[in-house]
Amino acid sequence: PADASIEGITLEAPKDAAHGDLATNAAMVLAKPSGLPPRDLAQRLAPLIAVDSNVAAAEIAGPGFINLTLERAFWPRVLRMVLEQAGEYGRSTIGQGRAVNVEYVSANPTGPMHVGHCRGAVFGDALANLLAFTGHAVTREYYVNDAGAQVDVLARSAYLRYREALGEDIGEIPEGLYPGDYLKPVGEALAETYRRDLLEMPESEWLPLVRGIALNKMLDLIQDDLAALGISHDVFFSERSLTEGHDQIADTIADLKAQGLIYTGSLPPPKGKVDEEWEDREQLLFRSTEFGDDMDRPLVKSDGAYTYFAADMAYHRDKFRRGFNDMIDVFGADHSGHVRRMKATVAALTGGRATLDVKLCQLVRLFRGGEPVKMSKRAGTFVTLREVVDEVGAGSVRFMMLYRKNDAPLDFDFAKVTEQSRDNPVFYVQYAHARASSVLRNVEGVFPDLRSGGRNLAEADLDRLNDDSELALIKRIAHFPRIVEAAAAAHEPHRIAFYLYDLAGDFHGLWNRGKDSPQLRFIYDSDRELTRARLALVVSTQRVLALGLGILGVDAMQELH
RNA sequence: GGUCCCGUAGCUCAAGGGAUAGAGCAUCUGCCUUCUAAGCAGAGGGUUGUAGGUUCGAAUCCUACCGGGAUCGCCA
Repeated sequence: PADASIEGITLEAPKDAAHGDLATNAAMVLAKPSGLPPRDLAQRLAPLIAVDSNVAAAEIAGPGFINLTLERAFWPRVLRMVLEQAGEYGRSTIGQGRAVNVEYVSANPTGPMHVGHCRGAVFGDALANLLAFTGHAVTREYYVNDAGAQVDVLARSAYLRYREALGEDIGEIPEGLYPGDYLKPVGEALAETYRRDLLEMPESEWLPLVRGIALNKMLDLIQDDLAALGISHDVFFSERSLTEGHDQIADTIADLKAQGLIYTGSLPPPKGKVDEEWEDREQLLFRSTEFGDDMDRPLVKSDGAYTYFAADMAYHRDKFRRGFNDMIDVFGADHSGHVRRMKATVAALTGGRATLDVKLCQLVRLFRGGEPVKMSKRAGTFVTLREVVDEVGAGSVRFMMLYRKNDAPLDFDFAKVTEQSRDNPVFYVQYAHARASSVLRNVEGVFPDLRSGGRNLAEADLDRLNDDSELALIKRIAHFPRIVEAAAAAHEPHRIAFYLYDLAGDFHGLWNRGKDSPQLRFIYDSDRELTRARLALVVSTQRVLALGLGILGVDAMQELH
């Protein structure tokens, strides 16, 4: 019927290759509106689809699927495209240049990054890469929590190190201050800049000075750690800047008040948990329950200062005012309670014109040869991000952090990620890329003129790639653009990692077939043209591996050692 | 007690509402011993936590339970 909706109709590659190259559910979806049984409708649709010159067969199967088999001649064109588009293959314009703000890491600037920050950092960065690759105008942002009590603690800790640097014996670091050695250089820098001047001042005077310097030093430290992972942000947004000069938090509250979403009241104590300290108190509240939150949220603390949440509201309002209609926050799982209220905030402050997706990264558990690595902040035995990167390399860390859905917990084993076997996906994928490079190196001894690769390979007689394993590999390569778009749309970079593992598997499989059947080897010394066609396949595979690894931020190696 | 996340093969995990739920490891059976080092081919293994519901069709969406984790005004 002319007015039937096409919503829900898909055309996609079936999981099972026996169901053809593409399949559509159109007949099943349209059965009801057309008043025909699905298979009958399929009978009428299939011949219409088969008219397309790329379609070799349109068959009806199962409950009413129409399975399409493409002409064999279609597949070589995929390789030609990969070779001609080079680094552009798989790039998409679905983002249409929309400005997307990805906020990730945002670790408190009170010390070096520890391993717990690692997953969110890598996830956010890869997601940003993925969105950039699909035509979004991405801004990578770090929210610097430089306004809370923890940065005053940082300043006091640094002040102690300053006194130490001036020769004083400070003894044990008192409970409640940061004990780490990383503050010693800050103390020394303070001593160099201020000599003994700070000793003469009351805390109210030295604290802002020390805080500013300590904060900058800590941010330097964090940026170094991130750089070791290949991460750099475009914007470091200061929480403190929200109230310096002009009070944006007050503006935000005023906005919401105008909508009747702010009131003064008291919250019920948590149920099921006895809290002796609880006292009933009137406070300024945001009516987040209007948006599905289970409790309204306080904006002002008992000492009169804004809550962290109030600042975060103003921060998201600021993002929207900077032109971001799409925002993504990457949080650790311990911030899950924050999600509802932030979504409520964005909905209220933007009148529903902006989207906020919050990606929660679950915990990473560290292992060494199957044994859990014990960590304790108090004992100072927690593992820093830098230690992990130094031990196994940035590429391995990144790949492993992405070889899992963000909302599932992840086990990271130091021994496993350096193992050279199929069981280690990082190695398996990188080895495929290195193997492709080795083919190109080796061809030089047989057909020196084929070494150059690239464009002239696109002119090879690609129809000669007609072994099933070769075709399977070409089809996998053909899927790449769709995988990229789906991963971007779902904000799920792990799909790229899994795809690369499958692609590497196909490539290794084809390679191994050359063991039993020498005529299937990439370099076939009695047939130059066949070798040329196969090099086109090898180079295409290598390109797609490199593109995918590029999105994940993992180096593609020419050889492994 | 409330809220959020998770529950899929012995283990670790995949799977845009699609067809017979897939990989790796482990197990079992063959093969390979340098031809392209970091092996190969094949097999077995499942009531997708339980019970309902929505749908032509559910691991996927909804409801209620069970189990594990996170979190619960003034920390960030």
